[in-house]
Order: sequence, then C-alpha cells, then structure tokens
Amino acid sequence: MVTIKDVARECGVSVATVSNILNGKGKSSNETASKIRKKAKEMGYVPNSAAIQLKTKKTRSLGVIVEDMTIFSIPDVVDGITNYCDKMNYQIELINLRLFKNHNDTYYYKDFYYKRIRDEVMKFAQRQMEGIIYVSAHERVLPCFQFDPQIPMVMAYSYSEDERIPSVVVDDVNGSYEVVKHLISMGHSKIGVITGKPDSMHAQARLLGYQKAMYDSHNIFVPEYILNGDWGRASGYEMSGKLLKSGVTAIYCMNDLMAGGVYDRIYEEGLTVGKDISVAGYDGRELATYYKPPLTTMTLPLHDIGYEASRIMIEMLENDGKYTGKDAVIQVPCQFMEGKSIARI
Amino acid sequence: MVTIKDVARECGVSVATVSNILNGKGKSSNETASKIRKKAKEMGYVPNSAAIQLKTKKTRSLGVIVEDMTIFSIPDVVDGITNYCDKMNYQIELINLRLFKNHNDTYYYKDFYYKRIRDEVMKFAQRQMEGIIYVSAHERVLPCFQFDPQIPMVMAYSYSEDERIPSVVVDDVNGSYEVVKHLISMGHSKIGVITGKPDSMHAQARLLGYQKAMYDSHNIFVPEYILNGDWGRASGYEMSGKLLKSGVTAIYCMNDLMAGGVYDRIYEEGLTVGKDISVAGYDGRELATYYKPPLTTMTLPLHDIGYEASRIMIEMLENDGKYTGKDAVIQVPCQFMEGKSIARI
DNA sequence: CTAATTAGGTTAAACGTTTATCCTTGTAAC
DNA sequence: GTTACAAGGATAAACGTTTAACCTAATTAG
Repeated sequence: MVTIKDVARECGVSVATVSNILNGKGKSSNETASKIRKKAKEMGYVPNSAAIQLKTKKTRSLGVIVEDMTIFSIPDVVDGITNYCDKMNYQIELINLRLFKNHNDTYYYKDFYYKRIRDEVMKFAQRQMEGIIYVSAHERVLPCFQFDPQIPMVMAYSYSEDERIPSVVVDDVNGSYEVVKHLISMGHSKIGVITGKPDSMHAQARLLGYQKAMYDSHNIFVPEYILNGDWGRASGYEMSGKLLKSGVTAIYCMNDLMAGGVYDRIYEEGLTVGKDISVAGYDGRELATYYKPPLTTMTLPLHDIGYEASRIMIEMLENDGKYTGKDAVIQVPCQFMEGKSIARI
Repeated sequence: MVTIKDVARECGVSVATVSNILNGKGKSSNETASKIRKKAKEMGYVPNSAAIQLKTKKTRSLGVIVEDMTIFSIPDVVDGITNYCDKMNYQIELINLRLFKNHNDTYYYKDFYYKRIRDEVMKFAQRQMEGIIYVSAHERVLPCFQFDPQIPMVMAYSYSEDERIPSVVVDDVNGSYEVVKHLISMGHSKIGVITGKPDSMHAQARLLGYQKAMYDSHNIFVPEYILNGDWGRASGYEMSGKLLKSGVTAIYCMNDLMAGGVYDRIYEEGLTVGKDISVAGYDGRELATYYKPPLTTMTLPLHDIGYEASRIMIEMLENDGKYTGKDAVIQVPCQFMEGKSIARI
C-alpha cells in the first residue's frame, strides 16, 4: 500500500504539503499542487482511513441495528437509510440481531434483550461510530437506551420511551383516517374494522384514526363493528365471519394479511369483494396487488422513514449530537393505494 | 474517552504492560494482571479500534455490496451473511447500490455499472475491509472484478466470470430435477413448463433439470410443452393458455409469481388447481403459501448462500486471501416445499 | 528604504495502540 | 561465588495521517 510518505518523497515535498493539497487546505503553487495530485493518482495512493480516524476522530460512519433483516418492512427502511447516507457520504455498519431466529423464548426476557443491545451499542462505540440508528418492526416501545455511552441515537419505525431519542414512525392516525374517509366517501357508513393485536401501538393509532374519521363524518359509533384480530391471516378469516353477519357494507383490516383472510371468507360465502362487500387494508404490501380484485390499502412510508431517520441523525451530528427538533416523535405520512376492492354505494 | 495511557498511569505501570495483559500476551504477576483488568473495567476503558487497525492492519470487517436491498432474496442472503459473521466476530459494512432505483437506463451501460462498483470497492479497500461479498439477484454473469485492488472477493447468489472469484449459487439443476421428479412420481408425464427469461442462467439451469428428470424417467421430449415466460405473473397467465390446450396434466413454472398467473388462468377456464390440473412453482416465496391451494414449490437456500459465502470468505482470509476450494462455483441445494397443488393421477 | 505582509512551503508533535528489544531483580545450578 | 536463566516489566519505535507553529524569500505599502 502506497502512503502519503511515498507520494511526498516522489514529489520532493513534505508530507504536510501533500496532505494539505489533497485536502484542499493551506496554500501552494498550482504547479506543485497539480504535480502532487497527478503523482498521487498515478501511484494509486488511497488515504488510510484508520490513520485519519485516529487523528481526526471522525469516522463518517453510522451504526445500524436491525432486529431482523428478513421480515417485511425492515429492508425498505434500511434502503432509505442507505439512500440518504450515500448522498451525504456516510458509511454504514450493519448489525442484524436476528432476534426471532437465534434464540428461544427466554431471550425475550427484558434483561437478555437489553443486554444484547447494550453489547452491540458498546461495540459500535468502540468502533467510533458517530451515531446509531435502531430499526425495529417491533410494536412495543423500547425503553432500552438509558445507559452510558453518549452516542447519538435515532429510532426508526418504532418508538423510544426516552424523549431525548427521536423516533421516526408511521403516521398511523392520519393514514387510518384517510382510509376510512375514503370508504365513507364511497358511500359506506357501516364499516367494520378488524384490528391488530390490541396492545400494539400501531393498532391503537389506527383505531383512533378510524374513530376520528367516523366521528368527523357523523357516523354513529357501533362497538360491534370493532373486532380484535392479531395481524395474522387466519384472524381476518375468523373475524370477518362475525362482521358479515352484523350487516356491515365494508370491512377495514389493519393489515393486508388479514384482508387476505377476509377475502377468503367472503368468497366462501358466495359473495364478491368490491361488489357485494368492500374491503380495505393497510401496509401496501406487494402481495395485495395480487389479490382479486386488488386491495385498496395504505402504503407504509418505509423508505421515507429510513431516509428521514438518517437525515435527523446527521443533522444531530452537525449539532453536537443533540436533537433540536420540537417533537421527539416524527410522523411520516402513508400513501394511499387504490385497488378495486371498494364498491361505491 | 479513556485510553490505555490513563489505565497505565492509574495502575502505575507502562502502557506496554497494560496492552500485554489485556491481550493475554507477555508475562506478569497475577497481582498486577488482575489489578489492571479491574481498573480497566472500572474506568470504562474501551480500546480504540482505529489505533488497533492502524497498528495491526487487521479490521475484522467485511464489505457487503448488494445491488438492491428491497428486492426479494437479497435480505435473506444478507441475513445469512450476518449470521455467520456474528459467530466469527466479523463486522459488516453495507453498501446498497440501489441499481434499479436511482438511475435511468443509461446506468445499465456496462461502463457506468462497472465504474460504480469499482468506486465502491475502492472505498472498501481504503477502509481496510479484509474482503468483499457481492450480492446480486441479477441473473447475468458479472465479469466486473478484473481490476486492481487485490482484495479477496466472493459472489453470492450470482456468478462471476473470473474463476479466481468463488461464486455461491443456487443448485438450480438439481432443484428443478427434484420438482419434476416429484411431478413424475405423482403420475404425471405430460408436463408443461413455463421458463423464465431464456437468456437467464437460472432459467437455463432449471430447464436442464427438467430435461434431465424427463429423460431419466423415459418421458418423450415434447418441444410444445416448453414455453418461454419472463418471470412475470402475466406471462404465466398467457403461456398457460396454450399449455392447457396442448393436453398437459401439469404445469411447472420456474417461479412462484408466474404460477400465480397460471392459477388465474386455470380458474378462469373453470378448472381446479390440484384436481383437474397440477401446478408446481419455484422460489418458495411466502406468497405461494397463500395461493389456493398452496403451491408446491422449491425454496431457495437464500440464508445458506449468504452463510456459505461468508464462510468461504473468512476461510480465504485465513489463507492469505486465496481460494483453495476445488470448484469456483459452489452449488447450494434448495429445499422442497410441498403444497396441495399437485394431484396424483 | 524599511517594515509588513504574503506565498509557499517545512517541522514536529500528536492521535492510541502493538511489539521487538532491553533492563532489573531474584533464584537455581554448578 | 560466579554464571545462567527466568520472571516481571519498561522503553521506544512504528503505524499513516493532520495540523499548529514556524521558516524563508519575495512582494507590497508607505
């Protein structure tokens, strides 16, 4: 490997001069400057980043921790992160916890879980990462960052309990509001809803959006129209049975998977989706475009969440690691995706 | 940040001693040893990895380049890579080229494409990555690594033209062979096949597997049974129209997406999949488990490919960066996934 | 004509480790 | 009582940069 010394010797100048020229600092004649640049290129000089790091204490690297690389949504968030970091010329180190794969249930005990994360954060600190982005599709709040190493952090796609740590999340309330508003605008007022797991933040927020939309449109609140699902396809199938009997004209599922189960049930009863009964989903998964008819749903802003999270991270870095935004929680809007699963009545 | 000097001063010994103890080298009394270890922990000493890197020239980091994080298969391969690297205590730096997103078509011109990759490899070299794993879901061969920096490389999920670079790929021939053998074992002999794009390595290999299975079972080769698809759902729909007329009892699609189109067509003609006509797929996508009936398919060994690629990478690293395996191409077997889409006749 | 400034550099310290070499003691062997 | 050796450490150079401080000659201001 050719070093700055080699270049300096070859050009007959000091290393300081080479360093200055190559970094666009200091002063020097155009003559030497171009000679140095030419030689450096010629000799294939690449600065040793370990040395630079050691000296400047800047790595221009971010640590990214994901809970599971292979589940829906995570890769898209990472895609957004890489997109912005590339633009800003930041490097990314990736840690994939594989939380749902490596370990048995004991792993979920708070202590183990937190210890693992703490260890990884420590490693990142040791490697001089300038900041850490934590990506989780986990619904529950993660209050796990109340410990030592003062390295700036941002949560993407899930919440932090610690208010000093900004969280970039889906704007579920408004997204859900829009879906239901759309159903209403198509003439529906008896709108059943199959929720996700009731203790999930997403389900809570989406339910609020539903209620707000219903309220704003002066629809009477009917408790029987609200049934708890568990995000799984089977629960969509199961709950829609009850809903169909209750006389609703539309079923809003809090994710596309459950909507799949709802489709199954509807066809089983000899009805047709988008004609006899309407269905709306949430998530905007590719899967949903293959449903027959294609599902009307809300696309999650996964890429944007990653992008925004890294934008905030780098902004913090330029500000002494402190977050200066007014809200600790940043809501990113979903995008409406119209299919053919909703009838006008 | 507390350095080794601080620890040394605090313990009243030299930095060399601290370094030796903490790295388990040299000799020293148990007394000082334990004192140093205790103090170090107490003071929260973490070694500065930039300094270590500078001195030892070892980073224990691998660069991973993926062409697009968000497309099917890539995240699972990365998952496999992280799994093995975690075990071996190697760190990962990620670059997501976003090849199909950022740029218009001109980008695909060989020169641009190669230049981009070369640039990224250079960056990795500068950052002292010990090796690079290149992950591509691209079908075509990538002859792009014939350039300077002698940093060890491994290809995952796609082929390299350069024989010095090992490629870890799906064993398509045998996977395809097994699928078709299974169809035959269920009593089918008139087996239509919808291929992927004919110029793709995957399609070629899977076709060979098909032919081999047919030949081994003494089935007559019928050219009309082989129709070219393009991996897209629509082409499955289209091609199955012809196939149904030609009297086949089973249709083998070279991916699950096309199989979806085939299902559509079959139901449109008033037939039932898994009864009147059988369908087999390839890829083992989650999607396929939601088909009705669930599709019988071959699951790609994506995790294993990543795992194996990094295993080979690290093996190379321990061997002066040279690959010593006998084959430049490592085939990883698929796993058969039985659905209910194949009738016994 | 002198003093101040500037252009175009050079010197050397510093970043935080590792590691080969060197230096004391104390003990054992003869 | 000398010689050897080992145990337990210390010294200092080196890794490849950056950067503050310094130097010299030439130009400019007054």
